[in-house]
Amino acid sequence: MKNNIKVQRAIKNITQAELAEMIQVSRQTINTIESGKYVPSTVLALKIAKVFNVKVEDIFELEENE
Amino acid sequence: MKNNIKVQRAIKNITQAELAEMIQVSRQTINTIESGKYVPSTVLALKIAKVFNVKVEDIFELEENE
DNA sequence: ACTTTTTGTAAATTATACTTGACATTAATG
DNA sequence: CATTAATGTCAAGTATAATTTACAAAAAGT
Repeated sequence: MKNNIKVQRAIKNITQAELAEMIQVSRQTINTIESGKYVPSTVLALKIAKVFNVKVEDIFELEENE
Repeated sequence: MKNNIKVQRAIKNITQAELAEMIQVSRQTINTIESGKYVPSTVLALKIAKVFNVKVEDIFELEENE
């Protein structure tokens, strides 16, 4: 699954640490999600989308094989 | 986290087993997600939303404490 | 009433999300 | 160049998602 959290952060000028604090997770969680190391829960996806005022689909995208 | 999968299924007239097969998970996974027993991954949420031609936010909703 | 389909649930196991702490690397600033 | 901020990554542990098998209960159909 792809995501564009880095771009969304750049638009809002937010660091990984700041985003992490906003949605109450560790900075590493944001870092690993952003780098595609693992797929977040729907709760986190909804919270992240909420922070950026976009839909979940605007941030997370399924790949071909998924 | 709340969800309205049951309603979405009713609209499309799809059983839990059928939905499960469509997105390649077990029927129990659909059942437990639908009954709110656990929160699905974002991959599953995206797939479910795709089946019903709606956004993730149209199916899954954060609660107050989340 | 009987049969079949659908749904609910439980226990055990496996896979993976998430945390914490720590350190290395890179980017930005003085 | 030196310092600080930001990001990348690793390892170990905890929490929880997801699977399988199996059975019970409820709903729907004949």
